[in-house]
Amino acid sequence: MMDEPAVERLRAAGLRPTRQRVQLVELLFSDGHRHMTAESLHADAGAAGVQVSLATVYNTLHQFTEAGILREVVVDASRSYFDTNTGDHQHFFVENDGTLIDIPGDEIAVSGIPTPPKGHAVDRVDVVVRIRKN
Amino acid sequence: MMDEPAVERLRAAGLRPTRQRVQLVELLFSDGHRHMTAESLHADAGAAGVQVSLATVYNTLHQFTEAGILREVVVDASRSYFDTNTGDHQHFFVENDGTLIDIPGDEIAVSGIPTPPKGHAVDRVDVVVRIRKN
DNA sequence: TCAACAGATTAGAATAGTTCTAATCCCGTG
DNA sequence: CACGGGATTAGAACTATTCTAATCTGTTGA
Repeated sequence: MMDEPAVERLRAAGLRPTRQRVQLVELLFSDGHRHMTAESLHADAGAAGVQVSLATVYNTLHQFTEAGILREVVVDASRSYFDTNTGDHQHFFVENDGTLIDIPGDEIAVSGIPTPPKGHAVDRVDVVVRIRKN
Repeated sequence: MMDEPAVERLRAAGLRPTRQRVQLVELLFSDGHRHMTAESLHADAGAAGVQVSLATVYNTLHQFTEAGILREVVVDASRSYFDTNTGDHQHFFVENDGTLIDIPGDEIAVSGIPTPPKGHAVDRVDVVVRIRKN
């Protein structure tokens, strides 16, 4: 009756706890927050002995994002990043090596956002501080 | 001796004023600021009777960005946007239709950006206010 | 328990946006 | 005005992502 946490989390998100999803949740949420791309997660999964296809990694990333247990971070036009931290925060993006670093939401603040055009509502405010190694 | 403005602008940017580049500059900078993708610019050029290949549009967008007369805006993981406004400003991004709207730089402000990790310098701070039609 | 079905997974094909290649073209110098 | 090197081009190639259609697996209900 008492499911393990990964299964719980999937059930709570309305997702059927399949082997692949359970293992990906364990990989993603067992040790602090992570940033990843589909490719990097697929590689990490393989390295951790989790057998899952790239297609499923893509499906899962989108389902998790949809379900609110992951957040997509748009910083690079050439690929999608995901973040296990779905709370209020922003990012440094190291342009040299494509790395993300969290900025806590209580440190950074955006003021003076104009009222959106009539009939539009603000969905989210993203701040990306682009930095580079020198 | 007195070149037309488009040619001037290209010379100033250190770019050889070829037919395609001159015509693209005229299209881009003759009537207020514009937001575009490579595909949309290629289509607009065609509609304006400017004969230019898609490859050249891509080359030109990158060269102009490099030269500082265009700015790239990263809002969508699936394609690149460019903006003729290179001054200090931010954007609304209408998620429904992939449209950009400028937010003047003197209206919006970001405070509390932490010091970047040692050996890194801030390149730019981008704010994207994601909105959706309701 | 287990049959059966809906949903999930998969390999590989397909697609979209972008970059590359190598041939041709054309701007600016002499 | 010839020439050389950068610019342009069509189309191939590439990369990240999505789609397809076949197979598999959780879950439900008898």
